[in-house]
Amino acid sequence: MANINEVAKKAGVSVATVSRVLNSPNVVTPRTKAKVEDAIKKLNYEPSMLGRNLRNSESRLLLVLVPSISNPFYIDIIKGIEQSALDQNYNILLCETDSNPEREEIYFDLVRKKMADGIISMDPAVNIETLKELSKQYAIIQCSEYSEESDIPYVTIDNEEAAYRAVKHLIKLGHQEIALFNSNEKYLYARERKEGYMRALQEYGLPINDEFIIMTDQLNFDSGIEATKRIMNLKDRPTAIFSVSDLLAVGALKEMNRTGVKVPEEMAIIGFDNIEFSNMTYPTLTTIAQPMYQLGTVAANMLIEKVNGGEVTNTILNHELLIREST
Amino acid sequence: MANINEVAKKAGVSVATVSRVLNSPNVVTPRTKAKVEDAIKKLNYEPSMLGRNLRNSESRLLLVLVPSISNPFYIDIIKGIEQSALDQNYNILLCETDSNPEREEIYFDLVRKKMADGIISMDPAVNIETLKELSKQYAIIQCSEYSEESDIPYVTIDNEEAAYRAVKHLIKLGHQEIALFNSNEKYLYARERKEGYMRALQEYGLPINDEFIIMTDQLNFDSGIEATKRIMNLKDRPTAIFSVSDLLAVGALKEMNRTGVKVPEEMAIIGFDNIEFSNMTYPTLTTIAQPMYQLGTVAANMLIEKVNGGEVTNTILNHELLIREST
DNA sequence: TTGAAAGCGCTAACAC
DNA sequence: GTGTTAGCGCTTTCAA
Repeated sequence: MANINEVAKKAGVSVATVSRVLNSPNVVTPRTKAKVEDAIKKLNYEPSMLGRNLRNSESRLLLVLVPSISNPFYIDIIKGIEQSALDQNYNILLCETDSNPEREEIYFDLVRKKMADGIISMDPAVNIETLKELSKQYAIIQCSEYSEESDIPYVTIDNEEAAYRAVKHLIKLGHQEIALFNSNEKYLYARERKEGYMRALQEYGLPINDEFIIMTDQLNFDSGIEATKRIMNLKDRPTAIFSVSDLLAVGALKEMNRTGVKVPEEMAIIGFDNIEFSNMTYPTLTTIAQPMYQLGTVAANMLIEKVNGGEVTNTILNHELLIREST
Repeated sequence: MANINEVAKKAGVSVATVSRVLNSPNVVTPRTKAKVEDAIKKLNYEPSMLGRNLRNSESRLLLVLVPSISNPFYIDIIKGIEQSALDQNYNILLCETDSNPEREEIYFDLVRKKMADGIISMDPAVNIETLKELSKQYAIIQCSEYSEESDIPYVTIDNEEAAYRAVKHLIKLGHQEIALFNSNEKYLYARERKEGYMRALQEYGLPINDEFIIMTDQLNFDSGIEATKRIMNLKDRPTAIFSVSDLLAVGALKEMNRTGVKVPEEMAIIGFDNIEFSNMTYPTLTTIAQPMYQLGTVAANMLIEKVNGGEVTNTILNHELLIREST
């Protein structure tokens, strides 16, 4: 528990020199350096980041805001963020908002109180007004979900195009009646994916049936089951489902298995996200793969750049259609 | 970006008074309090945790060490930790070691450098020697996995008993040939669960067949598939599988589905952990539910107690057998 | 190349 | 009830 003073005394130098050995070793003579390093070792000295951070007015902590860590979609993104952060001597504060505004405020307070140097927001339900306000003073990046008119830099994929390709894939397979399991359209990605869905149908002259468009409140397994029940109760059933989330699609798959509907023969299903689990289901799930790890590394790099006063440009990453057993 | 000095000046009081308004509002007169609060508002002042933390020699950050956030087993534990931490004004630094000793060292350095006040370790592969060394100086709690002779407090479940009950359940269903998908026995939980497995077999006079005991290196989906292939290639096949991890069991399920083996009629499967996904599979998975959220809250409370100099006792929480469709 | 000293923003002991 | 002041551990400017 020695501090820099004790090290300085033991080595017979000033604290400034100890600090130099730690931070710019090349400006001190090898001889002094050796003395200091010796003292450090003998005293088992570990520099305190509390002192350093106060002096440098930084925390070297990055806030990562996710709606829920239960959603595997975020896992690889987080891994990417963490790797980039570590590479640049930052650490991440992973914050789960649970779409709870109070929690969100607690986390926002961390940056106001200088406990975090910046924010990567991935929460579609984030209070965008507060975020905009904060972005005037602090470094903020939006990852995956973003608000167009916020002026806050973002990294994402082309959701409209991805949805378009997914639906086109179903149409080419011969499907004409295609359901859409969508999220609440207050979210940008939901609107964009719906547009892609409609563009594909229109391009092939297929009618848009409103009964086939199900809006779910949550992107989870149970919502997928429920949405499936609703379309299976229609007298005119679709033959394929495009779901904007793998979790929803897994629910659909489960309901098909339960009721004995054969996938993909009687019902084709396509998901979105390529969560790890989508390859473990029976049958495996066709899905849109987002470059999640890369979304994470890019977001982290952008944020760190911004924290250091740099300028940053919006980025659109590529996606990919993974054709597996469910279509 | 005002600091405490500016607030004091604006309010016409000393910095000490400002600090008091912030930390023990009841010791200042309502009049001064009002003046200070007014100044705070006008200046948009936010107290800096950097200054406060240095002064208090604390970071109010708790390090949470997990092998991988991909394993859903840890998700609810983390949620529990986070809730308890927030309730007591702490935040968590979620650290994924990926069983990489270098990463682990980076994270350990965080506590050595005072960036974290303590550690909750859930990594079975943690370097226990380093952990023991650190525990002399810093607050550490082991959660779920622990080392018996480390003297580091832990919270966990009775793994032997849980495994015993799982296997007994299979035996009562009439199974006599039961495979064990286990983890590497260098881990305590693996040894304990194997003991429970053997105790159940012995109690019912069933022979122990070494061919039925598969050791997997990783607790993941692919290992589950591989283990299943191995037992299905035996000329004398078991009729049931007890897997020490749901992820492994999900792999087994998938392989059964692929090869057309009916679950549970031709092969019963039981998992361990009750990860969210175990209820989404086809068929749903019988499993041992650990009280994960509670493991998290208890671990966090123990750690905070220890950080504050308190004494803490080891805790064993209850588990539960969840019988679903796979048995 | 090195040292002295100021100061990052805060809390708390002490004095009044 | 409030103010003065020292100091938490560090970095960096300035001077030597």
